[in-house]
Amino acid sequence: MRETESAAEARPYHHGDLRRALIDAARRILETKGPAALSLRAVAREAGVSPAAPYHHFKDKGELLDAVADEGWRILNEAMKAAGENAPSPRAAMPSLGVAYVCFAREHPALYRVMYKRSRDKEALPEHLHEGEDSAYCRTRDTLIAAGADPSDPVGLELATIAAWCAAHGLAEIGGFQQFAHLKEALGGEEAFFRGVFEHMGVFARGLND
Amino acid sequence: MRETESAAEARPYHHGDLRRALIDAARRILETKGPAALSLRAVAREAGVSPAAPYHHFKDKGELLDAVADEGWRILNEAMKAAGENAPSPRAAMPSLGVAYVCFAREHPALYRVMYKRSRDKEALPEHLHEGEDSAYCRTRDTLIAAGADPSDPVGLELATIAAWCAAHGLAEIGGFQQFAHLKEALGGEEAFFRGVFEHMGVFARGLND
DNA sequence: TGTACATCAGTGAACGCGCGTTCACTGATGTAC
DNA sequence: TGTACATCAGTGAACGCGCGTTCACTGATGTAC
Repeated sequence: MRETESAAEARPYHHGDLRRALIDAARRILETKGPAALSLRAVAREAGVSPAAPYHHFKDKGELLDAVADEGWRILNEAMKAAGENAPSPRAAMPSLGVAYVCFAREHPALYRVMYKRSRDKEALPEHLHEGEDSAYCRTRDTLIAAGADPSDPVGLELATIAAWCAAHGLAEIGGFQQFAHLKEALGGEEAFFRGVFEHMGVFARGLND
Repeated sequence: MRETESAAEARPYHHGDLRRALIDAARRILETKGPAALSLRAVAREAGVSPAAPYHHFKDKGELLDAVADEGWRILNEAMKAAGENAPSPRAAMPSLGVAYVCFAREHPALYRVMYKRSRDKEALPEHLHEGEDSAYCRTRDTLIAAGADPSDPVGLELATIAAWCAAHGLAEIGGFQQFAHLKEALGGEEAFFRGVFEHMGVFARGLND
């Protein structure tokens, strides 16, 4: 077990980069045991360090969780950026962004839960997610414009961006329910299912069939 | 404090309906202190009963949480039913359903979190929510048809129903973020904001502006 | 280049806490005769 | 109608647990002279 973080050689008294190691340990715990197991003590244990050590790098447990969540948001941001750039056309970019979002959440369910829990507890999204040119929010909005949304209607644009975010978050949390397993099979995989849901978002809002 | 559940007169040794009282106590704790405070001991305390008493009515803490969550789903179901029946037209029913859903979640945020947490932990929605004529899921689907969705495309119909559910859940969890406060003000209230988001769901999916 | 010393980043034991659950118990209720 | 007794629904003390955090400490590092 201890070999995981530093291949067998005896760790020196000073760690080198314990802050980094703690965040990694936290993510490892999330992947293997889920959010309920993510205690400060467990993180210290996983990093092979005493329970008091983390306090030299984080004010308290909350600050560690924030660091973990923040890393999650950055990874998600990267994934969405790549999805947008690789999309074959501006119109295809929107669903691709959504699918990238949902796939991230489904691949890292525990991390995703921590990210959202921290945000909800603060009742605010991380600022770097919502502001700045390179933020996921702005990228979503710009993609909407590139796909044909009216850039002269700022409120409508913002509502549509939020709508997209809601759809992605909703699907991220709901998409794993057993009740939908048959649909994934029928459509040939999770990703196709996600894409299908996104493509039908318009149906219920307008009460129209395509 | 103790007066809350039975106005001052000394409670008899046998409670009468402790099961009911425990669920009510749990909901009171959720409303006032949030999900983090919802321990079995706290519920017993709030109901004015010893920590062991709940075990005569629930196998363990999980079973109590399930009962609380179940009550939440039933209330939500009623709210959506009422919203559907009161809608002025079939086309207006869909957004009304969505708004009713989101308003419920925003009025009972802690209860809503417990409901979803239990579902996610089981990776399944409650059956009575998804099956049966009077279930919220079926009502949503039927409302879609009434609003003009093609009833001869069962997969598309199901995808659209799921899309609606995702949108509602997403907005329920995201709608409270501070970042959107200015929009609520601009649109004249939370409900108008919710409606606006729902109405723009189609925009991002199709990459079109209305 | 060598040494005194301040600073930094760890240790490990301990704190108090609230939790879920179990246990032997007891008071109240209801039923059989 | 009265009584013995089984059953039910509570009590309250105790269990072991893991948690977040603090504390006095110590080993390692780096800097001033």
